Amino acid sequence: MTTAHALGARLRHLRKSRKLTLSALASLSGVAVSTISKIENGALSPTLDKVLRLADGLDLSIGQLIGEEQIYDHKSQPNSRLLPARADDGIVIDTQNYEYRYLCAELTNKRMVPIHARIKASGLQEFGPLERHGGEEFLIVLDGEIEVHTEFYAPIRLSRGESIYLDSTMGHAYVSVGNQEAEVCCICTEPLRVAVDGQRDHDSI
Amino acid sequence: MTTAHALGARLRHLRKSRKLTLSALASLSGVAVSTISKIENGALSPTLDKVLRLADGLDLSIGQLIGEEQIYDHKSQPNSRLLPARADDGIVIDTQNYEYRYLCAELTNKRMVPIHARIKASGLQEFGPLERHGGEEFLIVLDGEIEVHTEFYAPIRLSRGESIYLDSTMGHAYVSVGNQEAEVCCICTEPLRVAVDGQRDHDSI
DNA sequence: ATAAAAATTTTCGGATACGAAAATATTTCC
DNA sequence: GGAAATATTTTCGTATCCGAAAATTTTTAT
Repeated sequence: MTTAHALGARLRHLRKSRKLTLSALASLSGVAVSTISKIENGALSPTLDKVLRLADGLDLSIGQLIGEEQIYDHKSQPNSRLLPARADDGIVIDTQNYEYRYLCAELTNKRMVPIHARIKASGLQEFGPLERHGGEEFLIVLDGEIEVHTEFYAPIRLSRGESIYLDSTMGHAYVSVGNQEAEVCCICTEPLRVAVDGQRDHDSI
Repeated sequence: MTTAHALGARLRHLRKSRKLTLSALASLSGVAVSTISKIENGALSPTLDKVLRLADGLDLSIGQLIGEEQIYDHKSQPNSRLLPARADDGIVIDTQNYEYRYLCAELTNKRMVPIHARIKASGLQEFGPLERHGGEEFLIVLDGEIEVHTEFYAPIRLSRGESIYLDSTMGHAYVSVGNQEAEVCCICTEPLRVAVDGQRDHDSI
């Protein structure tokens, strides 16, 4: 089993963070006050029916209520329906290996995180240890030529127009070939971990 | 409520599609045969505890068992950990408006669908009705200049290196500007709707 | 077609979830 | 601080979930 069910504590937290009383949640969900109280105190293991009603009342999916599934802000739709990224839009982040530019950053709640990057490092020793993070990523070379180093595969060379898809939890590094800096566009699926009330969670990335 | 719980039917389908007998699932999940039988026949509304055990036995999240959440093949990890797309890899699909090339198509279970496209249409009337589908998409112009037409916004021009992020459920069309064909890379988050047993569903895209 | 085996449903007693109302605890307001 | 109001927990009777074993249905094998 995934979690050693702390459903009680979880439910109480979700209810309180919304400033709901037991009776308020009771009328929202159609579950009796006494029953909710017992569930929160772990005094009983509820039927699916009640859990679904509670999830519904809290406007969550059952996975979110149980804690198996991330809770995103809303119905996970982008905040606006569209946003173009112009030539030099976006915040530039400069690191040892890359010069990042997050594209369409003003658009929140995206399911993908597009990034424009210039690849500075040109050797693996210059790069340092491989990077790894959650999700998956797709990268396409816009200019120059790069070499993709990963934890489990031999290095792969990609030139302009070529692309690669990889599991980001595997260690990976992009370095440019030759002394010309390469330009790439990388799209990540990143678990954003935004809490219910809009504030970031403690253990967020 | 989302679904008018057909959990019974759903559970039976999931069990049968895995060629499990009641007792097989019983030993996988730790729920009694008789209980599973009753749940499948809608003769009782199970406790959360039992539902979680069944989900666990079937190797699904509760949302997936209940039917609130899409079921992907496995733990939604790409089938291989990495796949590069070379210059002319991939199946080409030719339509009125675009010439598609699905990138890294051999890699299944991806959370993103990267596509290379040449934009043929150069006017909205030539394009026809706007397209719409599930999810979101990010597009970057690799060559040429395009115009993005959407249901709710004024047309937007993008030239080489510029990009756009949009909600794919909104009607949209990409047309090239001038008579030069434009080249773009588009990444979609597409609900792939792959059924449990690996076969595509009827209503898949 | 018939018997044996396997799978599913039903039965039934014990365990437990559920809700209304009572009892207790906490907060609010003077 | 104390009374009233509000919120939570406990009590207790009823309804229902649950599992072992029995009864039934379906499948397999000859």
